[in-house]
Amino acid sequence: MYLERLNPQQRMAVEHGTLTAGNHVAGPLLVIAGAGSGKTNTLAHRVAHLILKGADPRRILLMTFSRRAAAEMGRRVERICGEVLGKNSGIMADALAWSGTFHGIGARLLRDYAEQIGIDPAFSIHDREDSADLMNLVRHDLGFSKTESRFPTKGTCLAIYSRVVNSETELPLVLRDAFPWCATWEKQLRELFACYVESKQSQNVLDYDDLLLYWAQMVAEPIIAEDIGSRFDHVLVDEYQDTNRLQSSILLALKPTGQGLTVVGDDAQSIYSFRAATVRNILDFPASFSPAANIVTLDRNYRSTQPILAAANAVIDLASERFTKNLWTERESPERPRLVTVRDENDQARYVADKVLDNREEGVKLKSQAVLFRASHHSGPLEVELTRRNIPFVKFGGLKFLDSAHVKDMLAALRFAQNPRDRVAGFRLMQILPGIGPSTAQKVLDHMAEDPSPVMALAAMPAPPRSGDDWTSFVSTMQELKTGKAGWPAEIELVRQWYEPHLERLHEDASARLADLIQLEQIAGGYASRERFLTELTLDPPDATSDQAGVPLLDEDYLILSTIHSAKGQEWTKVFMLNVIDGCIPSDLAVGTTAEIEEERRLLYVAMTRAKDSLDLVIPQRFFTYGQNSQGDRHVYASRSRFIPATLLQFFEVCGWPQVKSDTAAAQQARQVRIDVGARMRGMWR
DNA sequence: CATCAGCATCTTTTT
DNA sequence: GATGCTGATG
Repeated sequence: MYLERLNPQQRMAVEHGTLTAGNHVAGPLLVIAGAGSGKTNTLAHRVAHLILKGADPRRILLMTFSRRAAAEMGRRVERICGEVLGKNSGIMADALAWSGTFHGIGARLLRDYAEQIGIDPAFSIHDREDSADLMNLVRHDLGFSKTESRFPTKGTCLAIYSRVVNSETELPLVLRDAFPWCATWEKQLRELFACYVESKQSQNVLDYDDLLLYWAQMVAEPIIAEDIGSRFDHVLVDEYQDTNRLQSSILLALKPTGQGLTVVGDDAQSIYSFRAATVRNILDFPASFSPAANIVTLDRNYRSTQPILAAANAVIDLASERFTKNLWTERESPERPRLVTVRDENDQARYVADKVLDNREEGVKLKSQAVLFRASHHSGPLEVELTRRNIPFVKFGGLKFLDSAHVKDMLAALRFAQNPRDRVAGFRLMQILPGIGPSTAQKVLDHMAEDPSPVMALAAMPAPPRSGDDWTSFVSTMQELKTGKAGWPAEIELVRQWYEPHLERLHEDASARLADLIQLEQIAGGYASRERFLTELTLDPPDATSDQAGVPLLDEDYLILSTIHSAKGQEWTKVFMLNVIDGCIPSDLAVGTTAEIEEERRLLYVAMTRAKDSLDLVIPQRFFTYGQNSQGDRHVYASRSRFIPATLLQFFEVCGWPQVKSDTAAAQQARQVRIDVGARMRGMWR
């Protein structure tokens, strides 16, 4: 019986509210689940248990942090139900229909309720860069790009806007607390944001924040809130410590009494405050209801060995504020985590590559090993070393395939076809054509915007002076896409045929880029329609980049490289953490406030608690700084992260690499030899 | 008006 | 090393 596998706390969480007879829906439940305490498993068991007790899977709303997590949850639920129901569990496959991220679920609900809230259901979704581009267009229109002193950049403006929305805080407060250097621009920013919002609306475009904001606005209306809330008997939220106020508003509006509501999280693993996530959500959850929510704490760790856990606990113990208990485990091991000092980043790369191969020799698959780091570019030297040694790897986090210019061009074409009012897409697209720059593009877009049927207006326009044939083929491609005759995914091939000549004209390495476009076409084949493709790609971009083209085959073995943020919720047998030095963790960009430093500490904690059997924290003594050419030698002498002060060294095996060898006789002899190389060089010419 | 070269600035984590 | 802005040139 599946319940017997659980420990008493897990079982309490799973069975909460299901023990009484009848169709009684449980009251609110908060599960505080420490790292490695079987959180995912417990949540999956709870969902399965609800279903087996008669809940309708189509009426369960399950919100996770990423789509990957949602898929994993679905698989587990299915497996557990399968154990009980046997062959009949096939019906389960697609039944858990409402599982996904807040943003993904928001997008679906908004398309469903579009009519009632006065938006066009065919809205397009801007990703962060698109949003920044639109912000930039507005910023230019308002003349903020040439102010006397420098106006904040598009990215900063968007970050401020986003924080105001997600934290439900007034602009002046956000400026004071998070962007003090921009405080003098409050008036202009307000105007900018007002115009930004109007632009989005006139273009029928929603950004990430809108998916939550519109949803929150929608359920602020009690009748709609009641309607949506009643579609779901159970609402479960994972990683609750990383939700922001806007998300908790949505949740409370959906289930005001907390009936059927379960949230799971760990305040010690809150690492998304830069996205306005607040640990208050989880702390204030119980008291948001009356009677207050039940709390179940899972503090038994099943993942790590005791020495690893002891070190991680020691790190988080130094946090200025603690809420949960220390984790405990029964997994004894003589092996303490290592604190390895190496000379520089190159040695760090060699060390990791060596150890990874050693581990594989001992039978630990590459896939069971991971290298974690604070910032995406920290893995640079390691990637070089791995490539040199032919060790396959996949990297999570950081720059994505979708961010490359040529892929964005293709997507812009598809987006523009889908929604001709999308100025960011149109603006980008037209400037691909020779002889068309920003101002021509603006004019064309203005002209299109005035017309009720933009694509017709486009076709009717005279070709801009210097664009000639390229203009005609552009317009005819757009018209053809508009008709939708080609169908999906044939359309994307159409776009590629149009784009190829431009690709060759604009880029030296056209053939390498073409390979990416072919790959994009393959990805596109997996989606039902253009609209679905664009939406899902924006909300759930493929998050791994690898050294090989394409996603590696499932049976291939590869090493995992990941930012700590992207490693959330995962575990590996052997974990290496790069650059455990001050300046990297804590990042020197995040030492402004105590709160920021505390979050960096939690980051290290999250990284350490990913390890099952072995953990290596690597400390390069020399760390190259950025902003110099490739031959540059600007570096800093780094010191061990402040989160591991001397008092914690007892938890680690402290060592250096490479091991210092005593000099051999030959080496000593070699050191005695003196030659004048300069003289020999001169001698070559005389 | 488009395009390109040159110079300054900033550099994290992500739905 | 990318991005944003400026000024020269076609």
